[in-house]
Amino acid sequence: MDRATEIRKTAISLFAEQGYRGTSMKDIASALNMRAPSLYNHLESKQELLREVVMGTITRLRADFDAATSEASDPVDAVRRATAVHVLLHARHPDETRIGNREIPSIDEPVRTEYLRQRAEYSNAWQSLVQTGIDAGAFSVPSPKFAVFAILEMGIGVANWYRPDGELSDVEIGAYFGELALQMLGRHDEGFGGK
Amino acid sequence: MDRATEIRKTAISLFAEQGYRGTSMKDIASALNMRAPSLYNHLESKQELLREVVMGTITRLRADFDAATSEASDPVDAVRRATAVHVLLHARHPDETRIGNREIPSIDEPVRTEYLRQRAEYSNAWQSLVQTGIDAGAFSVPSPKFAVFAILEMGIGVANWYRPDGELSDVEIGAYFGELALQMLGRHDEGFGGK
DNA sequence: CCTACCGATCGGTAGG
DNA sequence: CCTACCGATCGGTAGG
Repeated sequence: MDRATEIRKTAISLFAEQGYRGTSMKDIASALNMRAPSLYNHLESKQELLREVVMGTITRLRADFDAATSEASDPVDAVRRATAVHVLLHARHPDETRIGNREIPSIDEPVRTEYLRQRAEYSNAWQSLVQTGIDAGAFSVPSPKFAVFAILEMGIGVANWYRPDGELSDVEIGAYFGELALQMLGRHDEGFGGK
Repeated sequence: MDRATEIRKTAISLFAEQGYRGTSMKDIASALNMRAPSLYNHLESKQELLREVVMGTITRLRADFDAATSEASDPVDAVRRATAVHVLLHARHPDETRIGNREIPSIDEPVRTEYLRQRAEYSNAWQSLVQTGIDAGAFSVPSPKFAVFAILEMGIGVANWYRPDGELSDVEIGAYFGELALQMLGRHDEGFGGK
């Protein structure tokens, strides 16, 4: 692993643990037995490190969603797969996703606005997916908008409590939460979008 | 409203918007047309403001839980009520709850450890409540521990999207999420804890 | 409630 | 990759 990558890994770990503003360039350098000014041979600014983390994570989340839903055979399957990849990203990259959720005020403009726009697009894609399922008669839910918020937030929360040595693996939690999501959407019996 | 209260309200609003470390004492003072040193006539330190917010919020959350569950007639009713008060606190105090969830790294020791201990106790009380329901035959759930995490996190998330002018009121969302929680726990039909 | 001020720390640059 | 250093900002104190 080259130095630039080591620096980024260390920064992500420290930002997640101490917060972006609670982590100094000296902290990052010390963890690598370097001096702070030497870091600048590998990066432009501290803010660049944050930007790479948050934009990389939202890009990955949206790509995973698109891949998962395009493989699906029907809305029920699509929700199951989308929930699973949403949960998996948060279980496997808890530091990155926590930074993306907690450090919004630390992102400088214009990146912050762009980041929030991408998050809104992700949320909108979920709303559309569920609406498609409702139109197809696959779901029955009093408030689809709030049900989607609930599904997304419960998946985001996985980053706060998932432990690799816990009783369920990340894949099992993804599958389990997929079923919970379908319950919350009032999935009709067979799950083939027909009824 | 006296000055000390105004300062605390302003601080909560700014901490939620800009982060604790992204908010200077000068920012708080400027919002009140004061100079930063004058704030110290009404408080001991910036950290005191953070401590009051996070400890006050977790204390309130635990008290609401205790009140809600002690009024309940059976485990199903208890979960419904506990979910409602959990959601209500997050909908009505989004700034305070967001600070409590995002600013953990900014809380100085020994308060941070005490705060995390109280959060763990709240989570444990929820686990016990659900276990009581399982023992009484009221719920059927493959992984009660993860179902409780999911319920709590979906309620915490309400602070991130609830708007008072939205299509459902806070009380309606509390009731709705209470039903979602019972679905997630596999509530048996009549909900009287018997079967 | 103010002005004047302090020591500490910060992100980042110069120059080698 | 280092030392030396810069201007800016921070939380907080002194003294009135």
